[in-house]
Amino acid sequence: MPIRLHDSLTRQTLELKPAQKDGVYRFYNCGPTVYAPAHIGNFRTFVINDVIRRLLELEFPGKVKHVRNLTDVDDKTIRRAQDEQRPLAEVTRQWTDKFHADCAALNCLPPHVEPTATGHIHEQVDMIDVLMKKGNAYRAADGSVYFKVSSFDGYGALSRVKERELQAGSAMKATAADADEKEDVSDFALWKAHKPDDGANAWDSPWGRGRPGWHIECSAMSKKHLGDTIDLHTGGVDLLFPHHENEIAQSQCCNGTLFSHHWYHSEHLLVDGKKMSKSLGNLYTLDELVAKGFSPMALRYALLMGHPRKQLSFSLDSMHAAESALTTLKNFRATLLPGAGLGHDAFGPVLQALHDDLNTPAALGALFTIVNRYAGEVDAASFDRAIFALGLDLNAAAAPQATAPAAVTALAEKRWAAKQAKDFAAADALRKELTGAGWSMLDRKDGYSLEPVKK
RNA sequence: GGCGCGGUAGCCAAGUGGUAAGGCCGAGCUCUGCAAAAGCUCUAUCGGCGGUUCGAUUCCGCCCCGCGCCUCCA
Repeated sequence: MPIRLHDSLTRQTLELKPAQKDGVYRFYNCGPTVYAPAHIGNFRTFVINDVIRRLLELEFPGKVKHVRNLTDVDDKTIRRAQDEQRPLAEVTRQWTDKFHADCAALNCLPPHVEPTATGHIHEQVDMIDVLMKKGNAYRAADGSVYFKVSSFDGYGALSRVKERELQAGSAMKATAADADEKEDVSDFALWKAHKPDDGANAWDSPWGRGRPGWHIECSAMSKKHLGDTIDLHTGGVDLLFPHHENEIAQSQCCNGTLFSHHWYHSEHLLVDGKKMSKSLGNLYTLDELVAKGFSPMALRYALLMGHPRKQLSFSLDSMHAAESALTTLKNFRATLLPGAGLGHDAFGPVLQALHDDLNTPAALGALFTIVNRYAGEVDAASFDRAIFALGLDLNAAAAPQATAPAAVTALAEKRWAAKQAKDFAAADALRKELTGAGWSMLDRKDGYSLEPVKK
């Protein structure tokens, strides 16, 4: 069953298939900047890309090459390192580790290659060198190298911002730090000359000490690990311009060939109706949600509740909804027998929805429709395949078990004894006391468990 | 100002030219000493006004409201 996905460049829904003869599907996904914990908006993009990865794995087994970079040198990482008076590599290592831990908790498959910008300085310099020689770049007075946007006819095709109006309302442009150095405000840095604020974070180049600009890293790493032309390039919508537009310009001018066959951008996660930002104070991290008692898997589910190409409203209600939905799925899974089944792929509609432009909410809808209809009668394999594609780990679904304080445990013991003695009045009174203390007592035939009262 | 997206039940959210998936919450019921779990049932006419059409939530126009991007933010 073909996977169809919207393409940002042509605005059409195109089938995903490897373009090259070796049959390998080349997939590049713009990764995080490692200077702080990624927030859940970042993870929306990474979870969505993980579903793409999973669909590709199912469709082209063993023939998928997924590359996702780590931006480990830029203004933010350097500033963080300088502020903390630590080596850049140490700071980025710390946040890389944290990113990996969060991704694992969200059940995201690791990319096959995870290149870093600092690990590819040479490749970036080489590309810039070619661009200089071809006349697509120039060295400014300050020692920085800029890409000459006017040298690339195709500029603006992706973002459809053909000619930037440089006259009216360009107050922002004038404030750009390097505005005076560039020949044109649209030009962007390929190599940034070293500045005192950068500290020790600089590399040698034919144009003097400095560091690579942001965009060139993806062009260079994509070229090195996937070749001049890739099948799919993805990221959040905010990367559409200028990041991806600039990547296209660099790569195509350098390599002389098409950069990517397919572009895909996922939309923003909204909190309180707005894009998450520090200034608005509406930013969540995975750790913060876990601290509130939610499971990472509930976040993954919540992030899949909306169509990837539409803004999604997130709230703690979403987390509650996701947690409950996961519990239902987990209980349902327990009722399935390996041998049972209707002799067909009952959960096929789930995959169908995902193959139809990654319609995750429709997929979840189909999942529950089938769960409700076929309770217990379907083949576990069909269910598991759908769950795999969505990347839900039902075993990890339960929130971490909280440990009840000794006083609560003692109350629970008393109540259990009262119940065994059929002193129901006492048992009910003790249950109330436990509830007052913030704990729910769940009875089973052979015992009980305690969990925090759900809010 | 330029480019783009969206307004569907209390909340989240699919979808289709022929009278609206699903999840959560809520209500009622069954079961169970109680609670939980499980099961059953119930809850919308799709921002507003026009137009096209036999028929529009779905197509077109206008209006209102909201959101995103516009040089380094997923």
